[in-house]
Amino acid sequence: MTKKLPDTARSLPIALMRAREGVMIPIREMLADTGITEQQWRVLRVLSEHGTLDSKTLADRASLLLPSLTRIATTLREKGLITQKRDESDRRRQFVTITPAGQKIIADNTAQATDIVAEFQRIVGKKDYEVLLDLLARLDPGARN
Amino acid sequence: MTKKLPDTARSLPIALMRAREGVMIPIREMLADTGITEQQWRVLRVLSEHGTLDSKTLADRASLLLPSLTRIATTLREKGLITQKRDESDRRRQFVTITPAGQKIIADNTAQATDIVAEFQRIVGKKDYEVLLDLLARLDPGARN
DNA sequence: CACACAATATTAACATGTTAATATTTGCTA
DNA sequence: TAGCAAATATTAACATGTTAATATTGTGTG
Repeated sequence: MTKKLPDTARSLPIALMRAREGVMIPIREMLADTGITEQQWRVLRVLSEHGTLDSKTLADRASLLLPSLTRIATTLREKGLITQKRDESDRRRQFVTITPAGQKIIADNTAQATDIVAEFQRIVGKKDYEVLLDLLARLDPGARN
Repeated sequence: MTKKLPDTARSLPIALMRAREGVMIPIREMLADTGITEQQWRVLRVLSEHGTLDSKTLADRASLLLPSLTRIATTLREKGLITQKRDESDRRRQFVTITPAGQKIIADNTAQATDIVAEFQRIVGKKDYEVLLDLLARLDPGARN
């Protein structure tokens, strides 16, 4: 009895990818004007939420692997949007801080980002939106109950 | 009245990404032994489902952009897993066909892939699994009702 | 038929994802 | 205390994502 794989149209990984694709379209549109990428935006957002963070925690909160963060941090530093500083009490670690210029990018786009979120809540329905977030959390090994 | 963005933990794009991440871990584990990537696997799966396809349709079904497919097709051709042929009636188009070696990779891994899918259905719950797929479809502009 | 325009595919350039290898610094322990 | 394992971060190598530019072929219209 050979079980078959679901049609790609009904495949969970593909459905997740396509949904994310759909969600990212308006967000990328918004970011195009700022000259920063989706990942750079995430790093700045996390920093504006939590203040100074060490690289590892920052990578975790922004859902980035450390090698990616290393490159992104270099770019953001060159753009003057973050600063980096070694932890003198544990010289393996590095602290990252957002600059005023970085804060400004977040501030200038928060309203539009909020609108985009609201629009997706409307599309899915406010209640189902929460259901969706809960179901998604069940698939996240880092959040699994 | 300044509305705030949701915490990254409650952000839809990030939740989608982390969920996908969680789902892909066992799949990548499976693919590691075959020596092909997640995207290459998707291309082979679509081809084994639909037979010969032109590049554009194939890219669409595998949720890949054409530039990515171009590179992936080159790799798969070099590995002997697909063949390519120009459409003689419309020389702009190209047909892609899976080879027996390609079919074998799908066949050899279908059972394990099916098990992985079943495990996620179990984690989410069979009923909620369907709910999840429907909610995700609402976010996919290519499937939006 | 000439020409503008659309469709298909590739190439280019840059950023990121992913895994493995390599420092560097700490911490623990024999 | 010497030495080995763990933690943090970077580098390397390859594959893919993303957008723009280019090449080629097909289609329609004046």
